[in-house]
Formats: sequence, C-alpha cells, structure tokens
Amino acid sequence: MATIYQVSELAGVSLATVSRVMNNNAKVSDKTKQKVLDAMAELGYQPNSIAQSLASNRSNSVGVLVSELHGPFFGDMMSAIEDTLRLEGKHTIITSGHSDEQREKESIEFLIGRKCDALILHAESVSDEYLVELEARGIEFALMNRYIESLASRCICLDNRQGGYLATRHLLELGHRQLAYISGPMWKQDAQARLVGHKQALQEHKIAFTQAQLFEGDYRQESGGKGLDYFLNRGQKFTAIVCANDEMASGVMSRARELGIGIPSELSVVGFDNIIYASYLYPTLTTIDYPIYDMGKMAANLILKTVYSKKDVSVKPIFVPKLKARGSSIQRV
Amino acid sequence: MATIYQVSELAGVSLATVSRVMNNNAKVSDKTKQKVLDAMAELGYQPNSIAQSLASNRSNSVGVLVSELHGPFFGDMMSAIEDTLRLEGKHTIITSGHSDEQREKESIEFLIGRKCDALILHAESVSDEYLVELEARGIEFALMNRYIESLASRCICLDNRQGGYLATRHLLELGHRQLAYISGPMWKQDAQARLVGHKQALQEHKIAFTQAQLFEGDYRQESGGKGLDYFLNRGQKFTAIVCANDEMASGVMSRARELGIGIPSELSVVGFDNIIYASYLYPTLTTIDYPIYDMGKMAANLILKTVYSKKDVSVKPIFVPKLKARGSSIQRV
DNA sequence: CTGTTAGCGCATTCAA
DNA sequence: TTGAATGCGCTAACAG
Repeated sequence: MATIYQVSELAGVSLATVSRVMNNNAKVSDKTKQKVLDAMAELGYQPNSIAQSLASNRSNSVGVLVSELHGPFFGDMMSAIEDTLRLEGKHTIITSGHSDEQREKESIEFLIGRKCDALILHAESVSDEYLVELEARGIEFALMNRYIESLASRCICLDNRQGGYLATRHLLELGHRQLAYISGPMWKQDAQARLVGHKQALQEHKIAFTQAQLFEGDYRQESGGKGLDYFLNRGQKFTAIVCANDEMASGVMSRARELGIGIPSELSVVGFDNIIYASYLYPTLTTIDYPIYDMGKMAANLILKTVYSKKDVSVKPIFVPKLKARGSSIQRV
Repeated sequence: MATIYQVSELAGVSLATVSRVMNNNAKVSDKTKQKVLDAMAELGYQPNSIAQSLASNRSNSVGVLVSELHGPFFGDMMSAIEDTLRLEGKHTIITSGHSDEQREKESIEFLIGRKCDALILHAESVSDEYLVELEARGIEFALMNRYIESLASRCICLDNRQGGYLATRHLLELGHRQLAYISGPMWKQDAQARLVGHKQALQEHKIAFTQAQLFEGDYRQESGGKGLDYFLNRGQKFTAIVCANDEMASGVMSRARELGIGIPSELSVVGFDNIIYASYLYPTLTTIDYPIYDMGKMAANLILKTVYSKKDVSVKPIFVPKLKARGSSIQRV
C-alpha cells in the first residue's frame, strides 16, 4: 500500500503538496499537480482514511441508529441514507437500539466513540434531556420521527397527526360511524399524534370518542389480533377499525379471518405506514403512506449540508402523509 | 476529551502502561493497574478509536455488503451480524450492491479503503475470480450464500438444493403430479441449486421434467404473477406451483385471486425463504425456512474466530433448510 | 513489571 | 505556490 510519502518522492515534490492536490483546497500549479496525479496513478495510491481521520479529526462516516435492523420500515430508511451518503463518499455505520433506553444510549455512545462526524437517530426511548445534552456536547445529529422544540432544526418528521386524521376521515367519508382504534404504545410520540388525528376527525364529524373504542397495541402484528379480540369480547359494535400501523392491521385481518369476519364486507380496516407488503395482503390494505425513503434521504441531506457543507441541498423538515385507499375499506353497507 | 497522556500523568505512570491496562495484554501489577483505572474514571477517558486503528493497523470494524438494505431477508441478516459483532465491540459498516457487478465492486473497495478488518459479503454479481483475488490480496472475508470451491472455508451456505427438493417433495407427497416451477434468475447460484432440488424430487417420483413447466422469474413479487400468466396462457395443466422464493409466491397468490383461481383449493403454492410476512398472507404460505438470522450470526462468528481470534466459537458452514407446511398447499383433490 | 522511543499516514501551521 | 516541521492519540518494539 503506497503512502503519501512515496507519492511525493516519485513526483519529486513535498509531502504537503501531495496532500494539497488530494484535498485540492489550496493553490497548486497545474504542472506540479499533474506530476502528482501521475505519480498517484502509477502507484495506485489510495489514501489511508484512518490516517486522514486522525489528522483531520473527521472520519467521513455517519452513524445511524434505528430501532431494528430488520423490518420493512427501517430497511427503507437505511437504504435511503446509505444511497445518499455514499454518493458523497461518506460511510454509514449502523446500530440498533431495540426501543430500549439503555441500548439506545449504548449505541449512541458507541457511534460517538467511533468518531462519527454526525449521527442520524431514530431514537424512541432516550429522554429529551439526553438528546439536548448531546447537542450541548457538540455532537451533530439529525432526529428522525421525533420532534423536540429546542432541537427543531435537527428534526425530520412526518405529520403523524395529519396521517391519523386522514385515515379516520377516509372511513367516515365511507359512511362508517362506529370505529375502533388500535394505537401504538402510548409512550411513543408518533402513537400519540396519530391518535390525536383520529380524534380530530371524529370531532369534525360530531362523533364522540370514548375509551371503550381504544386498544393500546405495541405496533406488532400480534397486538392487532389481540385488539380485535378485545373489542369483540367487550361487545363493542363497530364497522371499521383504524390501526396505528400496518403490522397491527395485518394482525387484525388474520384474526378476523379466523373468526369468519369478512373484510371488508363486515369490517373495514385501515393501517398506517404503507409498508411494502401492505399491497400483498388480501384484501390489499388501505393505509397511510409514510414516505420513509424520502425522509431518510432528507436526513442524510441535512447532515451533508450542515456537517459537510454541501451546497444546493434544501431540507424539508415536515413531511405530509397521504392516503392509499385500497381493498380493505369500503362503503358502510 | 481526555487523552491517554493525561491519564498517564494523573496516574503517575507512563503512557505505555496505560495502553497496557486498556488492552490488558501484558502483565501490569494490580496496584498500578488500579491507579490507572481510577485516573481513567476520573477523567472520563474514552480511547480514541481512530488513533487506535492507525497505530494498531486494526479498525475493529467489519464491512457488510448486501444486495439491498431493505427487504425482510437482508434485514434479518444484518440484524444478526450487528447483534453478534457489537457484543464484541466491533462496528458494522454497511453498503449495498444492488445485485450489480460494478456497484458490488465499488462497495467492496469502499469497505477495504475504510480499513475494515474483515468483510461479510453477500455478493451475487462479482466473479469468482475477483473473490479469489480478494483473498490473494490478503483481505479477510466471509461469503454468504455462495459456494466457491477454493474459498470453501469462508463460505456460509444454505443447502439450497435440499430446500428445492423438500418443497417439491412436499407437494408430491400431497398427491400432486402436475407441477409448475418459477425459478429465480438462473445466473444466481441459489436459483440453480433450488431448481436442481426440484428436479431431483420429481425424478424420485418418476415424473419427467420439461422446460414447459419452467418459468424464469427474477425473485420479485411481480414475476410471480407473470409466471402464472405464462403457464396459463400456454394451456399448461398443473395443480401446484413451486416458487423459488416467497415474494414470487406472493405474486402468484395475488394474481390467482384476480383470476378467480382458488388457493389452495384449485392450486397449491409453495415458496422459499420463510420471510416474515409469509405467515401473514392469506392463505398462509407453505415455504422453506431459510435460517438467515442464524447464518448471519455464523458469518459474524467466523470473522470473530479467524480475524479477532475469539475462542469457543464453532462455525457451521452449511445450513439445512426445513419445510414449513402452512395453508397454501393441500392434498390434491 | 515498567518506561522510552519510534512511528502509523496524513493535515496543517509557518516560513520561504 | 511550495516545503519543512509538528502533532493527531495511540501501539509496539526495545530496554531496563
């Protein structure tokens, strides 16, 4: 592996000059520049990124924290981030937090220890204070799907309230009046916002919301089925059910099938996220599109702009969800 | 940020001694060790991993190349790898190759440039020669789901042939005699092996295989539907269809529904991979379980053992697939 | 068991 | 525009 020193020797210039043409941040005459370039080519020179990092105090890598590495949602997010960063020659280091405060912290500290230039965090469990303190420590980061007032410029969010609103309004417009709602874990910000949107849509239609129509799920498939059972056991009447994500909606559909409840003939179902297989289900799932790929890209762009001084990138912090009407929801009969 | 030097000052020992207790690879008296530990704690010392890397020529990071960052399959794989490596304090750097030779090469060189200690590759498009050359260059790596004779000790594979065999045998045991087969892209090793297994099962049952029963898909959802149309348009008779992966099987089921073909009443379907939502489909999909999580873990262990000299890890190179019989396949009527 | 000394490969002052 | 010198923070011989 050739070093910068060998290049400088071959080119007959100083080591500093080689460094300059590499980073081309200082004036070098065209002639010497060419000599250096030739020497680099001849030696097949590849700069040692570790040494660059040590000397420049910049690692050209950004750390990403997601809840889970698997699952359709985070996959798309990571995909967007890596695609975007790599075009600029930046590395993506990933870790997962498993929605656990301790593990999220560990992951974040782990990434900081690795001297990442910036972090992209989908942190659900650490406190606002911790995040604020992170900023105070001088750590650069973007925050996905979480809004903190004092960190507003770092947040990339979906308007979850609006999404919840759209989902419910869709059902109301189809004539449904008796709705059930399966929420995500209520300690999560997005779960709260989606429910707020739901209530707002009900209110607009002068429909009262009662606790009896609410079941708190955990965003996982199984809790969809549990929610359905819960409502059924309580003798609730409802013609439609709103789920705070697609996986729970999928659980509702599976369970309904076991129970012989026709979907959408007897029960309309709406999900949230528009994960890839929502359209593979039967019936295809009506849901709210979460533009996670675009949002991941935007987070990466935010970093590129603020940390790596990339120009010409505009950053949009709030994304607007859209309804994807499909087969699982129909006019109330 | 405290440095090793400040720790040594505070502890009243030499810089080398501090380094020794950090890596605890040399004898240090308990007393001085304690002094150093105290000093580190007092300063909140965190070693600079970049400097460590430069000095030791080891980065404690392993690069991972997958085809796509999204999708259930690779998600599970990355999840396993990261879980395993992080327990040992190693970092996971990810890149995607998009099944494109050029991009796969770029990704690999990118990871090497980042001084990864080792790579875990799910490389589908680069040539065997390139991989062999990689070894010759002294690059450490594990190869997922690809077998190359001369690199055998680096390969972590599923017995795809056996999987293909099991899928088809299952249908034959259910009494089906007229089968159709939708393969993956035939340039992929796993697609070939699965088809070989299919043929083997047919042969055991004295059933001839003809080209007319074969449609080459691309492992994507859409090509499942296309395959079904293809067979139907050619007037093929078949009571069951084997798909080389679950996504195509899902495509077959969607298309069958559009056409009013009952599954499994009129057509049994079997997939391959057992991706997470195979059990969410309706009917639930009979498939071949691909223990990708375990295999990812194994790849990480292989690296830990060979590159990081971790003891007590046994590495199993070949994994055996198992049949998951579910709702999409029934006795021929 | 501990300290001294040299680098690892590069970026970046400061002079020239 | 170029070069010489210094240091980033740490590891790893080599002595003692």
